[in-house]
Amino acid sequence: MAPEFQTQPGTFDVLPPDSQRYSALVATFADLAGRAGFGLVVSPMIEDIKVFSRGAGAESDIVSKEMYDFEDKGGRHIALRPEGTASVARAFVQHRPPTPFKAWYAAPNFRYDRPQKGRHRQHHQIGVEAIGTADPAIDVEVITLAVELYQAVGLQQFTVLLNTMGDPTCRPAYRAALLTFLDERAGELCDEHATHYRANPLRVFDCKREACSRATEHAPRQADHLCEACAAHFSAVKAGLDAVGVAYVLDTRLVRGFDYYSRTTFEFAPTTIGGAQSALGGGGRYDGLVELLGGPPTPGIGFGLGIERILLACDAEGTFPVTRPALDTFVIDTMGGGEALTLVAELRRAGVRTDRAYDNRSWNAQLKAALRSGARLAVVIEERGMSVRTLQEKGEPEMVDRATVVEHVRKRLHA
RNA sequence: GUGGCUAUAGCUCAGUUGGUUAGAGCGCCUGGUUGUGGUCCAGGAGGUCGGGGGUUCGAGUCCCCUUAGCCACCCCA
Repeated sequence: MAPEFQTQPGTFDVLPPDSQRYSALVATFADLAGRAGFGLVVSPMIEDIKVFSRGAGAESDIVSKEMYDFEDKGGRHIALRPEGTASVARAFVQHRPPTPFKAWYAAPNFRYDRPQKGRHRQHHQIGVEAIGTADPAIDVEVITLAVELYQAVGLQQFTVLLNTMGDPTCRPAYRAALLTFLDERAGELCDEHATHYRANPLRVFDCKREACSRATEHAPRQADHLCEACAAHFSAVKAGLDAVGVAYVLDTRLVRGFDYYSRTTFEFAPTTIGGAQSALGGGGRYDGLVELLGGPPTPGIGFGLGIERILLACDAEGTFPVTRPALDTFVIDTMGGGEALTLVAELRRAGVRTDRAYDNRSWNAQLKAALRSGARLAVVIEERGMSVRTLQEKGEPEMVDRATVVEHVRKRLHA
């Protein structure tokens, strides 16, 4: 009974009509990003695994346990893309386009993780990367773009969380201060972090266990230990967001999962109650990544937004419903279907959205299909001739000539 | 990687302390309808009850294993 072949764990099919929301969401994002000067980048789903491991950091969960990787027939160590930024940064290094390089993408990402609500092994992200400028104005622009996308699909209940992670000038000193603080309180951390916090002390801020939250409540924060340049940058970003009217909440505990982040970091959190895996998207500045991947020192910033997460949030808010693209006409042919074959082609060439029934089915069956299709008009081919009639409400059939039926239909549709 | 719950028709689900030939609604197909409006009526197709093993005279039902799904932890989008 269960089919022999089914989707792999953590993967899924999206069928009509639900798939309409996917295409509509991407189209909306393409429009907004294009309006802001971002161009589409299409990059491979596979890369040398080091493209991802070098930037994200060996300590990150994604690299240490969630990568889909394999050796190809040429002996190359390949990984399926777990996140979008590294691929675009690699493309930047490879092609060296003029800066600022403003790119958007919509692509699948793969992470070998245990599936649950809002988390799949193949999920889809839309995102942007802006590489080649450290101007805080681009930080503002990028964050604003994400907010505009959410608003465009009708989301209201979300918060922009904002933080800064400093840069190589000020982070070492801060890191040392944090370690000193944690050393004194190691016993108060949760079991996992009590022994592992030294590897990446910032991760304790990410821990949601009560013990870690309490122990780090008064821990030193990066935002209070910024060098002059980072402080100025952060101030400019905040002022810019204020100026364009984007509301945000400072969250000094906000730490992002990849090592390559620096300075501005942000996350979009829904305020509707939902599953635990609900972050709508996140991103930040990664001023060292391009250099790590072999390019010149180049600043960059971007975000990734989870398509599935956005749609879940839309469900929670009752917005962005599935819409069926309405058909204009439905052709019913009870004379064998030969006439329908050519008429359908003519109507479609004339720009009329047209469907039909197949298999020479009964009048009733074809009429039912026509009604279900949502088409406005039916074109009926039967022994007594050809007629056009309304489908949405009752109306008298109007006899038409085969030669003029297309023109007739177009007039009716535009009336 | 860890834990909890679940698995019966395409979908949503019933199925009694283990007992005859497996049930409903929806959907689908045909007919009523050489016909005309989503209604209604009648009929039909569709199941090795996720898979394997065990207990039993007898298992959809009880036990074990396995696979998958959902939810949660960890972490992330």
